[in-house]
Amino acid sequence: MTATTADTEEKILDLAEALIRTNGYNGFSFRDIASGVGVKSSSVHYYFPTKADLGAKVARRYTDRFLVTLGDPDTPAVSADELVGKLHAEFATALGKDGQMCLCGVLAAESAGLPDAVVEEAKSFFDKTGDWLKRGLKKTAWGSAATEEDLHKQSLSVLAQLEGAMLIARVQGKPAWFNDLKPKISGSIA
Amino acid sequence: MTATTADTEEKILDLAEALIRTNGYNGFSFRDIASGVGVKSSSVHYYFPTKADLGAKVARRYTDRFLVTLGDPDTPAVSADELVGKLHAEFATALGKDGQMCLCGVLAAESAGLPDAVVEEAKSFFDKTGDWLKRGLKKTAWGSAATEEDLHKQSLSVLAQLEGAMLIARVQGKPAWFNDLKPKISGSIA
DNA sequence: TCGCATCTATCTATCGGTAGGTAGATTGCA
DNA sequence: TGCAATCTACCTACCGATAGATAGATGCGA
Repeated sequence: MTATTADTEEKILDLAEALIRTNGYNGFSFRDIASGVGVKSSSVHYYFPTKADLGAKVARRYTDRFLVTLGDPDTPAVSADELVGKLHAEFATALGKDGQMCLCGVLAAESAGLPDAVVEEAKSFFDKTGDWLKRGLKKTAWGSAATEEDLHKQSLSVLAQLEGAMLIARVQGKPAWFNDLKPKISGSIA
Repeated sequence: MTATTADTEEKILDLAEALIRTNGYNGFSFRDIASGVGVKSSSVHYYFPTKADLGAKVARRYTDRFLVTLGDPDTPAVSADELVGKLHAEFATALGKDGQMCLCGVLAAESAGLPDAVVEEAKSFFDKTGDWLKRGLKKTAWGSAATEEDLHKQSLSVLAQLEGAMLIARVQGKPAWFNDLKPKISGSIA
């Protein structure tokens, strides 16, 4: 069981993700990563030539993993509440365990000053996650009667509420409040 | 009409606020402020000894101004929609004009890595703004029947939705979507 | 022995912050 | 009223630390 390349690269990604979710993209350095992983900062550059590279790859991996965990939105007999509940649960776990924000929520907050490649990945997270919810909602009793436009707006709106609630819950030191939050679809948005 | 002290100090606060709202607390430097205002960085330290000082004062001024603009929530005959609309409008203006986030939303996103004094001010923003909405809601038909606890949760929940929506609207480059968003109170949260 | 992974060593740029000085306005007192 | 003391609002010059990034040597397993 010797340490392989993949181990180091993954450790770097893991730590970078944790640091961004806690402190933001501008709140960590290559030296933080290096000392945390147990290598020199030049070794971090070996895997990720620039900070933008690292940031973009962290975001892409995060999004991919997030969608895999969410699963297929088209499975039959899923209610709107269940769909939203899945999203909520995924966020709640990270927030409760380590006080970690959604990675792409943090990136969005700093977005104007970030490298383009990183912003693109953050954008993509909201596109894809919004689309996941939209596809799921379409199969529900509520969604079958809604326009494409309404489904889109509803989905982003639910995402918005969850992102904002994480922000507030964390700065207020009240993760329990986020846990109790149950966004509902129908009637919540005009 | 000579330049007075207040001019420089206010210019510093103005620019610091704009930079934080765009790039985050870790996304600006004393030199950015200095060159933007037209003084040397040491002169910025003259007014604000440390970056934490500057950040905390920017946040406090932002909160105070925000609440003044919101006005008295206890004025008679204000509906829940009107109250939420006021909040929404205040955020929409800044987002539409310069793509600026809520200052304290940005700070909340970075909060784990910020100086205590800055985090305290950000926290205070959500306390005070949440309280403003709660006090207003209590006077409405909906609020008069609600428990104190429900009023509190509802208020924070509305704030959360607006904060999250700003994040998403900006990173997606769609301020218009935020403008169209109309959070409603009743039934939105379980 | 090839070459991947990691190191040492270092670079340039910038960070927040400090030391010490100064022109000019203001104040207090003889 | 005159003038010395003090204050305001900056400045130049610099500090140690740290940022992201690079070149080239080394170790070590296949």
